[in-house]
Amino acid sequence: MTAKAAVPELGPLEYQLLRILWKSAPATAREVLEGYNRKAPKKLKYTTIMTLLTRMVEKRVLEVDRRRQPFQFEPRVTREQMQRDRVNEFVNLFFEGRAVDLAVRLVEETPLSPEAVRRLEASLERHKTTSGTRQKRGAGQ
Amino acid sequence: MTAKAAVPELGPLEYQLLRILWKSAPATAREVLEGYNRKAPKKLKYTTIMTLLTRMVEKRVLEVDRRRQPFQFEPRVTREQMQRDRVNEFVNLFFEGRAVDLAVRLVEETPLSPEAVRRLEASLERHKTTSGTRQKRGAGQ
DNA sequence: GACATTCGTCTACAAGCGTAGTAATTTTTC
DNA sequence: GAAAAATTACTACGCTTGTAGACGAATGTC
Repeated sequence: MTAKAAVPELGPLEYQLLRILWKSAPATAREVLEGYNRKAPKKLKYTTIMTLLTRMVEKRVLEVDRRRQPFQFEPRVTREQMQRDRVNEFVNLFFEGRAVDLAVRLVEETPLSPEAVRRLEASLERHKTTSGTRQKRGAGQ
Repeated sequence: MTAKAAVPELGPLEYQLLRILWKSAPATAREVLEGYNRKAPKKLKYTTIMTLLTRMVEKRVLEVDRRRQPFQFEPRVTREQMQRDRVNEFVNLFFEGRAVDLAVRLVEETPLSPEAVRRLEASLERHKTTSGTRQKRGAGQ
C-alpha cells in the first residue's frame, strides 16, 4: 500500500481547469476555454489554455486523446483523490494536522444551512458507529 | 465593512515560517532558522531565512524591529485571520464553496479521536442554538 | 584593538506559473 | 482546391519562490 503517487500540486489556474474538466468529462481546449471565460472576470486566450493543458498532460494529471481532432482532454485523477491530498496538506499547514480544528472552524465560521447541519450530524453518527475499525496511523487528535 | 485587506497568499515555506513565528512571539532570524531546521528534513541556510523574512516584511505580513540587534520579527496577521482567508479560498477552489462538503469529508476521511468527535458535536450544538443571529453574506449552502 | 563570529544587504539564479505571440498544420468552407 | 478559420507546437518573457553566495557592518572575545 504505497499511497499511489500523490497528486502533484498545481497552480491556482490549473486547478480551475481541472474543475472544469471534472464537470465536462472529455473536453477540447476550446470547450475548457469557454467554460473558463464564461465565469472568470479575466478572459484568457486560446493558446494560454492550450499551454496549461499541455503542461498538465506532462504532469500526468490529464490525459489527451490525440487521435481525435480537436484533441480531447480528460482528468487522470479524480476529484476525490485531489481533495484528499489537498485536505491533508491543508490541515497540516494551517491546523498542525488537527482535522477537528478545521472542522470546528467550518462549523463556527461559515454559514451552514439547517440542511447542511443535518448532513454533518448524520456523518458524525456514521463515523461513531463505524470507527475503531478504520483508524489510520498518525496522532488522531 | 471592507474585509480589511485579506492576507496575501504566500509560498509553502513562507507559511512554515509564519507558523514558527506564531508560536514564538518575536524571534530573530536565527531562532526561526533553528525552529525550522529542528523539524524539517531539508536544512536551510541562514541567509535563506533572512531573504524570506525580509520579503515577508515587504508583503506586510511580518513586522521587524530594527532597533534591536539582532532584528526581531513578528507576525502582523493572526493565525485566525490567515486561517479564515485560506479556508475560504480552499473551500471555493476544491469544494465549490460548500463548506459542509469539506466538513463531511473531514469526518469521514480523517482519524478523529472520540474526544475530537465530542468537540465537533458540541460545536454543532452551539451553532444550532446561535444560528439565525449570525448569518453572513454569501450563499449559505 | 585585532581577530573571529554573527548579522544584514544585495545580487543571482533556476524552476514553476500565467500569459501569449508566431509559426506550422489541419480542417472547413466556397 | 484555394482561401479562411481553427488547432497545435514552439518559443518567450515577466513574476514569484526557494535557495544561497559575497561582502561589508556590527558585535563579541582575548
